[in-house]
Amino acid sequence: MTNIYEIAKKAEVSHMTVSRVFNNPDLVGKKTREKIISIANELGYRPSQIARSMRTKKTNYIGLVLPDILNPFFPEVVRGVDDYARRNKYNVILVNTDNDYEVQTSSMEVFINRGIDGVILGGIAGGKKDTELLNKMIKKDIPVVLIDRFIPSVNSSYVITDNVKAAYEATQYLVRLGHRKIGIVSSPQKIKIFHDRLLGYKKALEDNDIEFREEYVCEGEEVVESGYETFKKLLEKINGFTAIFSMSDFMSFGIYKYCKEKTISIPDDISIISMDDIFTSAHLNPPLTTMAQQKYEMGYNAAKILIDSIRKNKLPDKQLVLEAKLIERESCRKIG
Amino acid sequence: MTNIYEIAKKAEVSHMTVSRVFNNPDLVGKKTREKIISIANELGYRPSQIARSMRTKKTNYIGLVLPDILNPFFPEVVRGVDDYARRNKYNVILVNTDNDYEVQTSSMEVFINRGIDGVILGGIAGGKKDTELLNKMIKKDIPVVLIDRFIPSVNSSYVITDNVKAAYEATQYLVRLGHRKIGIVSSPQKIKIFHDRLLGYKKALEDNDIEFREEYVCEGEEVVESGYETFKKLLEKINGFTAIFSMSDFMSFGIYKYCKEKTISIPDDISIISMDDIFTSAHLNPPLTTMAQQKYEMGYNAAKILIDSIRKNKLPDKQLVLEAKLIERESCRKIG
DNA sequence: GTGAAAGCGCTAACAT
DNA sequence: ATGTTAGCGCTTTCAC
Repeated sequence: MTNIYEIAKKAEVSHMTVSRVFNNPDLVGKKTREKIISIANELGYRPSQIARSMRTKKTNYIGLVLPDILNPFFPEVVRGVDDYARRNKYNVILVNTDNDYEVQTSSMEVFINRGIDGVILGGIAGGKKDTELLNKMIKKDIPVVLIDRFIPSVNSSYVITDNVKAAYEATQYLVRLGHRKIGIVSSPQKIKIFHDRLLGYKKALEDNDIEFREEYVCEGEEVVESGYETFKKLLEKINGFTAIFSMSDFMSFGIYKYCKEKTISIPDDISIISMDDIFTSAHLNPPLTTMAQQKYEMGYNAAKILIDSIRKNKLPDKQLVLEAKLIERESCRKIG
Repeated sequence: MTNIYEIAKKAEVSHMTVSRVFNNPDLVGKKTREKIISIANELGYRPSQIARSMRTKKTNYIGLVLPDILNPFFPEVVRGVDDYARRNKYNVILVNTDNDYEVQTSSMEVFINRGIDGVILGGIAGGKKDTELLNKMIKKDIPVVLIDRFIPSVNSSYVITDNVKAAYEATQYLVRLGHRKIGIVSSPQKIKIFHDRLLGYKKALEDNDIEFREEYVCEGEEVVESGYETFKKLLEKINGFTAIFSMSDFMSFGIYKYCKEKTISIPDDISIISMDDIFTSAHLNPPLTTMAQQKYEMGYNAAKILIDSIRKNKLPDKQLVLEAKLIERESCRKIG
C-alpha cells in the first residue's frame, strides 16, 4: 500500500504537503498540488481511512440496529438510512437482532470499541434494560436516534409515526363505513407506540359515542403467526365483529390466512384495516386497506438527524413525528 | 478514553502485559492477569479496534453489496450473513445499490480505503464493467464471494442455486400436471443465472418431446411492475397458455395483479409456478407454488466461505451450489 | 506556501 | 512471565 511518504519522496516535498492536498488543497500551491495528484494517481494511492480515524477520532461509520429485517417494514427504512448516509460519505453497519436483547446490547459494546460515530436504533421495547442501555449510550456521549419506537421516560432523539392520530383515523374510517363493533388485533401494549394506537382507537370511539370494551382487544406479537392466533382467540371470545383494526400489516397477513381457512370473506363478512403498508400488502386478496407509514422517510430523516448532530459534535435532540396516510384498498366495506 | 498505558501504570506493569491479557491471556501470570482485568473493568477500558486495525491490517469488517433490499429475497440473505459474521466477531457494512452500477463501483473504492477484509457481492450482472470490477478486486487481493449470481468468465468464489436443475424441475412439474403450452416470464437473459433457468426449461421440454418455441418467452426486469407488463405482452403475443413459468416470485406478484384485473383465474384458467419463495408468496391468493431457494443458507455460507478465506489469508475459491426445493401450493392444477 | 516533530493506541519482534 | 523498542499512516501543532 502506497502512503503519503512515498508520494512525498517522489514529488520531493514533505509528507505534510501531500496530506494537505487531500484535506485542504487550497493551502497548497497549484503547481505542487497538480504534481502530487498526478503522482498519487500514478501510484494508485488511497488515503487510509483507518489511520485517519486513529487521529481524528471519527470513523464515518454509523450503526443501524434492527429487530427483524424479515419484516418488510425495515428494508425500506434501511434504504432510507443507506441513501442518506452514503451521499454524506458515511457507511452503515447493519445488525439484525432477531429481537434478541443480548444481541442488541453486545452490538452497542462492539460499536463503542469500533469508535462508531453514532447509532440508529430500531425496535427498542421500553423495558428496564432498554432504558438503561439508552441512558448508558447518552452518558457515553454516543449519538443515538431511535426509529419506529421510543421510550417516553428517556429524553432521546427519535423519528416515529404519529400513532395516536393514525389509529384514530383508521377507526374513524371504519365508523364512517358504518362499523360499531370493531375488534383489535394488538401488538404488545407494553410498547409505547402500540399503546398509542389503542389510545387513538379509544378516542375515535369516544368521539363517535361508541362504548369502549376491553374484551374487544386481543394482544399478540408482531409476527404473521401471532396475527393468526390472536385473531382466532378474539373471534372465539366475542361474536359478530363487523370490522377489525389490526396494529400491523404483518399481523394482518395472519388474519387473512385464518379467514381463508375458515372461508370468512374479507370484506363481505368482516372488514380489515391495519397499519404499515408494507410491500405486498397491495398484493393480498383483497388488497389491504391500511395506514401507510413513511418508512423510507423514517430512515432517511433518522440518518440526517444523526449525521447532522455528529457534525455539530453534540448529541441529537430532534424528535420528528411523521404522518401516516390512509391507503384505501379493498379490505373494508360499507355496512348498515 | 482509557488506554493500555493508563492501566499499565496503575497495575505497575508494562503496557505489553496489559495488551497480552486481552490477546494472549495464557502468556500472563494468573495474579497479574486478574489484577489487570480488575483495573480494566474499574476504568471501563475497551480496546480500540481502530488502533488494532492500524497494526494488524485487519478490520473485521466485511462489505455486503446488494442490488435491491426491497426484494424480500435479500433480507433473508442479509440475516444469514449477519448471523455468521456476528458469531465470528465480524461486522457487516451494508450497501444497497438500487441496481445503480455507479454505487456498486464506488462502494468498492470506499471499502478499499476503509481496509475492509472482504466483500460479499450480490446482483452482479455480468457485463464488461462488472467483469472488470471483479477482476480488479481479485488483483488487489481483496476476497470476494458472489451470491445469487456469478460471472462464468471470472474464476471467483460464489454461492448460488442450481438454476438449471430448479427450472428443469419446475417445468417437469407442470408437464406432469398435463401442461404442454408453457409460457415463460423471464428475467434478463444476459444474466447467466436467468439464462440457466431457460436452459433448464428447454431441457425439460426436450425430455418430454415438447418442442421449444422462442415466442413463448418474454423478457422483463426483476420487479413487480415488469412482471405485470411482461406477462401482458406474452398473452398479447400468444393465446392459450395453460401454464406459466415465472423466473422470480417478485415478477409473479405482477402476474397475479394482471390476472386479478382481467379476472383470469389462477389456477383454473392458468397455472403459475415460479422461483424464490420469498416471504408472502405463501400469502398470495392462491398461495404460490414455487421453487424455494435457500436464501438464509446462501448468506450464511457466503459469509462462512469469506471469513474462512480471510483467516487463512488467501483468496476464496470455493463455489457452492445449493439446491432449490419445490414448494407445492395452490397456483397450479392438473389438466387434460 | 511548506516543513519538522510528536503522537493517536495498539501489536510484532526481539529481548531478558 | 514480562519488558523495550519501533512503527502502522495519518493529522495537529507549531515553526519558518
